[in-house]
Amino acid sequence: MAATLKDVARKAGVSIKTVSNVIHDYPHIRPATRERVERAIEALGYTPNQTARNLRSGRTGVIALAVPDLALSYFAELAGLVIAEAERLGLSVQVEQTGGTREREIELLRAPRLRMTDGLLFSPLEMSQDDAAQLRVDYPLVLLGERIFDGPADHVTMRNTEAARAATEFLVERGRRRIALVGAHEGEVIGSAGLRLAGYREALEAQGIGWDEALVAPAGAWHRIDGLRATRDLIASGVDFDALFALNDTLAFGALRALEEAGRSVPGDVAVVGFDAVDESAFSIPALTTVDPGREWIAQQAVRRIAQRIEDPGIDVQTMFADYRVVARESTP
Amino acid sequence: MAATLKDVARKAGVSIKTVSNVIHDYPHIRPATRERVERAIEALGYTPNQTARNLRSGRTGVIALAVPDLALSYFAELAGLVIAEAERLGLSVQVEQTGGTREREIELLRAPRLRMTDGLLFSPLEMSQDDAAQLRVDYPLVLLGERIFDGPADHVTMRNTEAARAATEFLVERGRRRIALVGAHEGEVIGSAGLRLAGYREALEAQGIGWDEALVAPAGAWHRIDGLRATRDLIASGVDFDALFALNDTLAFGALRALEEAGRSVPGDVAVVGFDAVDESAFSIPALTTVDPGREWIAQQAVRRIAQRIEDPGIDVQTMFADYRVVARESTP
DNA sequence: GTGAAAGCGCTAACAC
DNA sequence: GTGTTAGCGCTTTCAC
Repeated sequence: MAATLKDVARKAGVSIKTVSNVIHDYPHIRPATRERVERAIEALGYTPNQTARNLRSGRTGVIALAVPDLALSYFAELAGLVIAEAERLGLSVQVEQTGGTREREIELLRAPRLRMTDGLLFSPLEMSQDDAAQLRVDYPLVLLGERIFDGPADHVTMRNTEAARAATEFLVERGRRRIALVGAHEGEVIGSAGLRLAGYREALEAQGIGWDEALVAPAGAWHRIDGLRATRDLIASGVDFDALFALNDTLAFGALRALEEAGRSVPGDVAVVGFDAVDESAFSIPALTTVDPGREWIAQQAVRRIAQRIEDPGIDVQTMFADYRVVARESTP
Repeated sequence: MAATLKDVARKAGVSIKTVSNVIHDYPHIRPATRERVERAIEALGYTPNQTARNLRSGRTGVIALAVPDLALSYFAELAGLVIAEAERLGLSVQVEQTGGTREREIELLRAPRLRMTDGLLFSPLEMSQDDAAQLRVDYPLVLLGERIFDGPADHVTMRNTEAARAATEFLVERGRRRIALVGAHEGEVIGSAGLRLAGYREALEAQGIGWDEALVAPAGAWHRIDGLRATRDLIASGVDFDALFALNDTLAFGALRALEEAGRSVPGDVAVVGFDAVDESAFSIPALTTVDPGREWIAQQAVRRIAQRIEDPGIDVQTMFADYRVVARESTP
């Protein structure tokens, strides 16, 4: 089996404390002793047992990241950024998938598999404001996304409503008046869908454009297939529209597809705007105008915040908002 | 701080062994004792310290997965499948990104951050056959991908050359003769690029079609932007081609983009085939004909294999090949 | 400068 | 049925 401190001590003819001192670069060691110990470490191929250190220190150096599904580009890209930032801070990341169901999300918060981590970055998709109390956990927790506000935990999010308003105004400024929306969740008030829908309405009202229920296409999930179906339905309904705001990029890719099928040109007949600025949005045909939600900043702040809270659990709970930006590309005139 | 076994024992007025027995459902406990203990557990909100268990058992229940970058759809989708399968087996997954550089890949194999995991699923992108000796590590290791064969570790991979040959033949059968290839790595013999290029050549030779160096476009990395550039260069070179085989889907998306820019219709002027069958390939415009490499099977086998090896490190080293399948969609006639 | 020993929280062999 | 105790490998206080 693997060599232990004791093995090294025996081989070097010293006590384990001396070996430990060498490993931790304790300054006052006789050079000869140090060398003897180092030779023994080398000879035995000794590496410290991390688990034993964890038990001593009460830390593991691992944080958990819970996202709905890595097959969703937004979360895959977020996870990549989180892992990169965590590595900079000397942390590893255990990734969990909730599948985006409320039950699994709530279950995960108490799952034994988290007991080994120092904290959790949690991005729920289905839990709602009513479930906020579930976030009262006894470990460091940082919330991501826009399902729950004013909860008992740190929160890193973005200004969804303002950003959606900006995206809608971007279309209005380019002369569009009949702006369809794809991806609504009926009855949702907060959550990405609810907040972004509110921004869309605000923009239309501020511009004196009527709000037409027939232009709002619901889509339960936000996969490509959902954007495709919702847009097909919209076209089939016969409603007239000259622009389309998809509540995320993935929906927008499906929508582009449906418009192509129907022979509507983009941006000529229909201007399209997405939301998220996933990598792919720069390479769709046409390249997608979208809202960059500051994903990189979000990942960095979330990791830094949880590191701080691990260090000092007593710090005040905080909500942080990322800056957004409309990225103009070919899908709008 | 968190309650321990000892706290529970004191509260219930029993020894820690009795508490331990209750927790482990040891059958011979007096019902009254059991209930007293359970009440104490409840009252103190006791949960076992997982780190202490790890130290005792020598296991953590965590495996590491190392991929180049989660921003690459193929690896994000693979990671998602690995995590799902691991969960079924009661394992958690710590995800590491190597950035696809040889140095980081080799470094990772000895990184202290792995010392806390029970084993590693490793998908290198740059290490080569010459580095095979680096894979001789003292922990369970399962290799993924096609950079290194006959190494000292288990290996789950696919029949790249055969699959690329099938993809090329698929184009030939549909009447194409001037088949460009995008994504070659010069001088590479094994590795995804080398093996797939070999399949392309085999197919052309078997069909009695000449091999034209001018049709082979290199691309160092395999991002969309690389496919875009390589295809632009190909078009600019003036070489004539009626089909394009991209060595992965991401390159193919870039290629579709370049063809669109150049006014070449797909599949009319140019038929396009990709490789990987990432989710997005079903929703590009046009939908991409591609090779499904059996990613789901690969993820399952890899996780099961490492679980077996953790259980019994003595089992023989094994290489497993996934089945592939050409998925016909709109980018080919 | 170096060593002895306690203890992190748990499991399990062994006693009673 | 239940209790005692010896570790798992490490860090750290306190002697010497």
